[in-house]
Amino acid sequence: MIKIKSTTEVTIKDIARKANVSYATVSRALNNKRGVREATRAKILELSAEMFYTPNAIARGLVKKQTLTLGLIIPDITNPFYPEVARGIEDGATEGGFSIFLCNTNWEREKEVHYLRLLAEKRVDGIILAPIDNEVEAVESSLAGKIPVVYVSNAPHRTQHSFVVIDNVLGGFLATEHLIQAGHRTIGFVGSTEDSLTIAGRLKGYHRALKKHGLPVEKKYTQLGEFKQETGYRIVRRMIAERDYPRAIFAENDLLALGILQGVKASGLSVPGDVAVVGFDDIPFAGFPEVQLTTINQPKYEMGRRAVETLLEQIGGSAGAQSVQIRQIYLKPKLVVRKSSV
Amino acid sequence: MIKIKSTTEVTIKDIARKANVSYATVSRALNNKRGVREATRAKILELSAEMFYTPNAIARGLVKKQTLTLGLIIPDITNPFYPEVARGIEDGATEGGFSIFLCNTNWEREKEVHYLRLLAEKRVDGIILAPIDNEVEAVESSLAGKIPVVYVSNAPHRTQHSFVVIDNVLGGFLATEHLIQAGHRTIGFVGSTEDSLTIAGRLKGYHRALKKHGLPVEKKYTQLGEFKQETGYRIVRRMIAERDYPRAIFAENDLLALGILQGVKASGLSVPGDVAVVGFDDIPFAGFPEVQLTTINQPKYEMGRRAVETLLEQIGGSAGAQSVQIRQIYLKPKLVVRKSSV
DNA sequence: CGATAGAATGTAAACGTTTGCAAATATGAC
DNA sequence: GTCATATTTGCAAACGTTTACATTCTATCG
Repeated sequence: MIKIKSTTEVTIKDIARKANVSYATVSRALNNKRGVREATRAKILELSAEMFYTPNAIARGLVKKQTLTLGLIIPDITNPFYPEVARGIEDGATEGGFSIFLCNTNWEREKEVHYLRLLAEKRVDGIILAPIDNEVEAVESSLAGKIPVVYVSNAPHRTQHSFVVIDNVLGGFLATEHLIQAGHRTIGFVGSTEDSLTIAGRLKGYHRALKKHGLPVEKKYTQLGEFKQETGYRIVRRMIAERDYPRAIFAENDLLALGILQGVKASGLSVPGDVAVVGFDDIPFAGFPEVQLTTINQPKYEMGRRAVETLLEQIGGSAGAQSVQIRQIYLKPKLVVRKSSV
Repeated sequence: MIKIKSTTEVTIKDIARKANVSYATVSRALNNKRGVREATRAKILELSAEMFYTPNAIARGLVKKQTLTLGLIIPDITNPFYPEVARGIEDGATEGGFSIFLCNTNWEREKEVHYLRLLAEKRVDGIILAPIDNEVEAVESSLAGKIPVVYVSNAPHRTQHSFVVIDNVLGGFLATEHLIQAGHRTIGFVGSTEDSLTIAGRLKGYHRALKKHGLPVEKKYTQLGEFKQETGYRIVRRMIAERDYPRAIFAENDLLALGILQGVKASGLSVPGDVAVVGFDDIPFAGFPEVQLTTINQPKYEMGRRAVETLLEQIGGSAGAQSVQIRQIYLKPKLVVRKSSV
């Protein structure tokens, strides 16, 4: 009686049988290990093509304790900031032979924690994390040093892990100084919320520039709201309506800046004639002919790439004996001058 | 002499040892299988928490031949069309307990094929594919019916697989009829290239609307170029310069439409006064106050969700005995009227 | 021709689970 | 207390690889 396997996948053993060798030899041949006769190797390769053999990465992962897989946790791929970062990460990962799991936390803490656990179960070799805020004790404890992590875009204060972020202080400084050099003496700051991960640095840069050029910090010209376009619109309209507004505004991010542009125009004033505006991030639409927003560019793609590179280095390092090198990288922001400021 | 495992992960066996049961029992307890005494289960759960046990999904995948993982292959997450689709897919997958691998082909054929093989090796349970064009013999053969696939956004002609796409003919029809009803008699079409996956349907809808309302199809008003903004700009500027241009234009997609908007304005004419414009896709910036492009909305998020749902159904089905149900879904496009057309 | 080094191949254990089947134990009816 | 039955547990194989070690082959040298 002949035994028929129903819909089983073709394995290394099947090849071995046809080739009249042990399956260890097949494994060696397929992985280009030395110590297998050229004739044997050729035959095995031929057979494996012929039989449509597809290596089983799961089985391999089990014994090698390496999955060649990374996790990417971001708040929301739909937010125009992240696709480029993700792209840089994917490109870098692919070059290094890694695949990536995409996880959207939707800015929810539980999801962040959930995904960390999930990725740990899937035995990813490393994680790139764009955290939703500073509260990471749950996060950091949840991975408990078992698996390498690199923060990207934002990093919690005094973390022990590597990260790749933008130099927010410098960015804020550049934006503000640009407005000063354009001749403005009253410069406002419009931000999202106090616990935003980016506000502190950008505000600090703003203050620093004012101080350097001997301008006063006017409390009334620093206004916060939420992280959305509407906030910018609302704040600037109110200021203008109250007839006490700065002639230039540095916004914490491009979305707020866009709201400001609209608010100024809706109030019957012009940009940059009556109010100059500078944003932060340089998300894609900032450069559109209809928008032309002066802003601080974040090298998003590069940020992603550097993050994977750092992570892969970490992974490679943790395999060897030498201790892992922590890297905390601040990328340089660049001022991009468009029509909204000059 | 005591044997010390160095940095081995804690496994089901370790728990079994501490709990004084066989590891089969631990497995059953952790998976909430019936047939384990409540006291035993409680003890095991407690121990596993205490020891920071993390189930190994790789090992599980090997025996269950199920990874709870899907592959998502798209051209470029950086293209504003895809993030929403991807988000819909991720949300749906997560709800179903699946994770997704993100793969960007960068519009390159070899990468598409490469990723298909890779995903097969990783033993994903299914694949969602936004193909770069119609040439899919390589693709379809490469997976050879081994693993369920659902096309999203675009599907090759006469494929045997399931897909979720937009009804391009209807979309083209709606766009064109809208312009006709706004009173226009000369309506042009600006498209990308002939082998674009979407052009045929949209052009057909355009023709259909013209015919229905008794308008002639003027060859000279149908112009093609490439899939980028500049094309729209260039084409419309030339037409206007030659003093022979339609009073309304339906563009194959929003990027072209945006170029057209700019071209019209750069020529000293106004939108929609001199030339009305309708796009297709409704990518995020189309709705911005500065743009206000009338366009045909594709339900991108829903498209993603329907695609995963279809895929998961397929996966579930292929496990059971009943034959798999192929679904070929055309989503309804919606006209979104903004300032560029009325 | 025999010894020997090196290359090629084979053997078997290991990776961490799940699961069919057998064994043991508990439960209940009489 | 005995038996029958149901529940709980254990045993061992299986999933498809990689790899340390043992064995066999081949070629080279004296």
